[in-house]
Amino acid sequence: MSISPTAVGDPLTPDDAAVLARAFKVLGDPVRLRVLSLIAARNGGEVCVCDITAAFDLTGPTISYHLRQLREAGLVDCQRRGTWVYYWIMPARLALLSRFLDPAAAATPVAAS
Amino acid sequence: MSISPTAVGDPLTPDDAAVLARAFKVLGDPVRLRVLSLIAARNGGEVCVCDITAAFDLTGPTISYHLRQLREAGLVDCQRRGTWVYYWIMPARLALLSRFLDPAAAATPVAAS
DNA sequence: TCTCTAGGTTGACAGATGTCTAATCAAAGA
DNA sequence: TCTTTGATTAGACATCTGTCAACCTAGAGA
Repeated sequence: MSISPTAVGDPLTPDDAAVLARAFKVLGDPVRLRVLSLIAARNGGEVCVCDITAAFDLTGPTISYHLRQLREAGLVDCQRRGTWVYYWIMPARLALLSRFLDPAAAATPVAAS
Repeated sequence: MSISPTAVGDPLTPDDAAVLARAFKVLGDPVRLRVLSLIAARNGGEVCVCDITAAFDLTGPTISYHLRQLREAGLVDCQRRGTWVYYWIMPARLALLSRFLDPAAAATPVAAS
């Protein structure tokens, strides 16, 4: 991904805009945002699909559809372990989008993680 | 029915998710992202609609439609001056979205008020 | 092998979205 | 007042999205 970290301070190229817009579009759904925050809020960092599905008044296929959107946007990743599939977030990807929206916040020196 | 809180952070409420998702959805279009960065990149901070329209291979009404989306999401604001209408970005709103995506980046060394 | 369970895929469909043309509104100037 | 220019609104329409029911796949365990 080659998008300038100060993108909001410089005009976006159509190509960069297309890449960024695809990620933001995936974030532009309340169910997906809740799924994302549910995963991010989990202390272990991983959440089983069954736990996600249980948190919503939606069918399994619908949750699966939203998880796929998040996965294909690079916002989450997953791994199968036995019968269960676990999801976790991709912080670097979220940080990239964050810096686009507010380059000034990213100007703070990087502290030890 | 409530989701148990964690040390990492609390999952979004459906209401909060709806508010955030609406803003991200508006950002989820390449034309709108380019419009936003075009305005943000302008040194004076303000851009006339005619300049925005000239930068795209789209009709005036279409640009007007996208500007309205951005305006209603609180991402930009505008003012008419004579025949022309000028747009500027709303940095606080963008910073809010940025902090949601990467709370760590917004953790400035300044003490909270 | 066969069965059971957790997830994912497919196909269908109502509703939302982005784009255009045509019409309308707002301000300036003759 | 009439015309011209800049911008928005209205209506139409093709495409995209989110959701579900039905079906399929992967793994565990008899």
